[in-house]
Amino acid sequence: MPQLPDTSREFQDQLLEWFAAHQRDLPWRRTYAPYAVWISEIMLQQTQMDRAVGYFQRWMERFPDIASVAAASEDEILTYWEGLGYYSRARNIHKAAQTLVREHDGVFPRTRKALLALPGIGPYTAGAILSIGFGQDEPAVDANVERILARLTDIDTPVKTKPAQEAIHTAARDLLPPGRCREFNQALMELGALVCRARAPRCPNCPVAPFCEARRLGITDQRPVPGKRPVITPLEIVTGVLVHRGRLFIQKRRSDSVWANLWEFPGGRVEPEETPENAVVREFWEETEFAVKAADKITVIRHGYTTYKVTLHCFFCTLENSSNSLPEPVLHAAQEALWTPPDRLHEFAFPAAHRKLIDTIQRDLRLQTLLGG
DNA sequence: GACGCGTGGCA
DNA sequence: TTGCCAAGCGT
Repeated sequence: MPQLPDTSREFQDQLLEWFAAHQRDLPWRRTYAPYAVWISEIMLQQTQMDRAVGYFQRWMERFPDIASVAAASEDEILTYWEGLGYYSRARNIHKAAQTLVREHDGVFPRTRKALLALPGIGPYTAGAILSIGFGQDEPAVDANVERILARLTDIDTPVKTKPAQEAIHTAARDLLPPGRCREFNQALMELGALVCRARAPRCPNCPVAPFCEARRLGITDQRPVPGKRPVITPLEIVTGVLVHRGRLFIQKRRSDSVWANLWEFPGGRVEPEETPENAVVREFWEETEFAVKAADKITVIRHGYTTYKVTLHCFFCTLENSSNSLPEPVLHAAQEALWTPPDRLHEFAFPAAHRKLIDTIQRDLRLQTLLGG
């Protein structure tokens, strides 16, 4: 292992000088208020920076402080998260805000232990709030920092294994410049995003290249050593937009499933030997006890989530037995349901594929026909 | 420690 | 089109 601590002062100065010159102008780098740091850090988990910026700005306009989050409904919180994915992040922000109001006078605690007790705040986010928000001398090790340190010190075991993690966390703590950790931790992550990238690293532009062991050995592209990749499973799914008396039927997903507490159109898997049309009729009956017929195919949407790649067949549906009223479902797959006018669909948070479907049908003349007839 | 949890960009 | 990713956390 190279002796990083011996040269750490020079390393810190080079990195901090680079950060001062090259850091991006981001909305959460204005005041470093702990609340803004928190929201930005949660949004940035597993999310590309460019995507998070717009969400952050809309969020801050509607929820300027912890109290406004705590007072809002979870449904509204989720609409501000719609499209970002990993929705437990939003649900945990809501829960944590309520805990902060109830137990911490509505402000963030300043200790790692107290932060880790809040839902959605793990080791990385706690370190980020302490260092970036409060200016404390705490490490904040994310995938960028892991990658940089795996290259700098040539870690030859998969980064997620215990020995690699121990080496990384030791190095991260040893490198911290007292009093300058707010800038230093951000500088490491910024370096990972702009220079020491996972693919196509820009070593000639790197301010700390002289310290890099993987660079010296010419094996930068072999570090970090990746872990195993999960198998991606193809899925055939159907969903049905049931239209009756000018309204659309939507249901709220259960809280223990993927897309927990988001709204959706009913649907499910196409079984072997089953047509998509038959599947949507069967799924409607199983989930709502509505007898429907598949009226018209709207579109096919392809999208991925976690370890699945989905082909989603989308249909307009109508009730088999016409009724003058809006019938009540018997729910078997959802916690709640309602009939909404199409112009109020924006008030509910949908998974991305269903939001794409909504965008399609709102530009679809057949919907106007169904609503008019 | 492994897995579940979303989404869109990019080569 | 496909196969990686991108500032993790909870269980």
